[in-house]
Amino acid sequence: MRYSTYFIHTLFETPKEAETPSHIFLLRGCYIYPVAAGVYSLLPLGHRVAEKIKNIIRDELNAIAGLEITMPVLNPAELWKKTKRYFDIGQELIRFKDRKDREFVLAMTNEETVTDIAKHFLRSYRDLPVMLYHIQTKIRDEARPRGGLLRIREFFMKDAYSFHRDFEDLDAYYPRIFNAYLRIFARCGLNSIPIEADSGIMGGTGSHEFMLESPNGEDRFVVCTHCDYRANTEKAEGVKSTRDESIEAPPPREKIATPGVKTIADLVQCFGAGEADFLKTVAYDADGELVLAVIRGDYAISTAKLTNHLKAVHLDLASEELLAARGLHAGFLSPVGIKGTRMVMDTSIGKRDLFVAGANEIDMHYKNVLFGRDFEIDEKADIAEVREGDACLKCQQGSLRIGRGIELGHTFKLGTKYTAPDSMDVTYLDPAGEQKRVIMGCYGIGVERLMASVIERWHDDSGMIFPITIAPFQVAIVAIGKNPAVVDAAEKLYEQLSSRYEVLYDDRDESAGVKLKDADLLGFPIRVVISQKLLKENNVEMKIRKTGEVIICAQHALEATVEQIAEKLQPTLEGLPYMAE
RNA sequence: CGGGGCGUAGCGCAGACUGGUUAGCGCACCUGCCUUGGGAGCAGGGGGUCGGAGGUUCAAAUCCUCUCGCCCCGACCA
Repeated sequence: MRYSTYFIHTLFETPKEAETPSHIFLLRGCYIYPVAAGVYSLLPLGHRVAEKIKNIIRDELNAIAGLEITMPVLNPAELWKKTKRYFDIGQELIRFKDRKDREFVLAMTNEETVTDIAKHFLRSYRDLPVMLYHIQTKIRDEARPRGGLLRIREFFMKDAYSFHRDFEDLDAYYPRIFNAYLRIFARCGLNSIPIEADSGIMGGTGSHEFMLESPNGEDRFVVCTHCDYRANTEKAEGVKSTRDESIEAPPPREKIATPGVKTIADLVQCFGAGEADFLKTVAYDADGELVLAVIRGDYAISTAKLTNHLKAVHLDLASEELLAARGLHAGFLSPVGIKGTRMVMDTSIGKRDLFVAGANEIDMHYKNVLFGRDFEIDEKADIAEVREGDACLKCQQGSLRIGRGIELGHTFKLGTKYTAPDSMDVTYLDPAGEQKRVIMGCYGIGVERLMASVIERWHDDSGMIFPITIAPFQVAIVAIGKNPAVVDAAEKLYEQLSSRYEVLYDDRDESAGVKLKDADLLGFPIRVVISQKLLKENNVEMKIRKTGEVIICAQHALEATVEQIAEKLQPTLEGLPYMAE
């Protein structure tokens, strides 16, 4: 491809809306163009990268018997009502009516349509297992798009769905998709970290997120310093030390006036004690029901864990009205004396810990509150946010470090969420002629986010550094000067290399500086330079973008050298944290 | 949805506080000359409803009200 006839308009200055490296360079390099908040066009360079990523995904999924299909974005609302997602999902799901007043939604994933296909066609155990996937536009009205391509409202997602005879078969299949994911990210040049993810009802090893550790990521996960425990903070659990003070004769509960003292920080100041000496009670509105969550003062409540524990669809802080209806007051809440209200207690509270707690009366607290004596709660669960430095629950030896990362992909053992009788009701006949329920898994990867993540990982001050597997062009040729001999030689090299590689030949009448800077910005893995000086010795120069290494070689040896370098730049698939198949 | 910031040429900015010629600068773009190893030089040129609406005024990019858009932090995120 000749630069002069291609579509590249690089920017010297950074558009002010861009802050993260991938966003800055994608805009400056003319890979993308914004259309609206969180909506982008992919320009020729960006399009090429996206297509290459898609092809890697296809390659790996086809290798594990995945079958590519295409399902529509436009879905009848009826289908989404069957699975109840129509009601469970908030405003991210775009709903509208067609000209005949029929309700539609814009699919944000395709569980409904794919399960409908499964229900229609899969009848016998002989039809299972099967994995169907597609790479299709997804539309989500995100509350806050951010970071350029990192979180957008319309994007390509590869979503795959597998159907199985039973859980054993799903368990047997799962490592194949897990390992394919590791290979996909590795082939894109990324070292992904699989972490245990919040899997709602499934539990166990039912769900993994594949993270790229990055300061610009919006997810948090824990990593054990000692063992291989890695988990999303929404699920991660650390060891909690209950104090269990050995009090022979616990002092009696005592009421104390605490005017205006509402938060744990206020209490710490007022009582001159540590955060762990207080009982924190937070009131939630769980699908309309008032729930009190009780935790030790030095922990924060994880709304994700609490939501899962309660199996709630929507969880919000309780409104003043909801509290007032029970005669309760935020800031002075406690489980002491509460009856007829659902309460959940975190495992951080020990049987023998003395606490300061609210008195459920404005401006009043209790001292010396003891679980089992001053209040009772049957429902005990881990609802605490894990903390940096907490001991690892799995190995009991390491401590937990909290990392920030970008979620590249998600694998999920769905089970019967969509095939259940109260959902889409999908069954098959087993060899004995018995009707059995189909078991499902689903697996997703966001294409644009993956592209942006690669740049987050691979860039320097000058620009992007694409892995050779997904670079829009593997080789850039820069001719310096207009000397006919140089131009002639460059044309020849271009022709020669084009037969085996994707080459961008910078044939513009631009100064050397401009061309070299552009080649750096755009991130081509191998740069070939031809100039008068080099030509005199019958040489050409090659520079490896990733390492900065410069190689001068004889013109006739160019092709062989490029091949050598290209080979060296291939990512390795050895040593990934594969799951045993 | 809460908090903060910004809207003037394709991009980056000045002008606004203190209203007043024809709204300016750099980059990019077009023409010509010249130049070619790290974002050259000279000369000429095109491009603006100052985000939008309403108001104040003899006069509004500038002051007031409303509104729309974009970015960042947080909440939220099948």
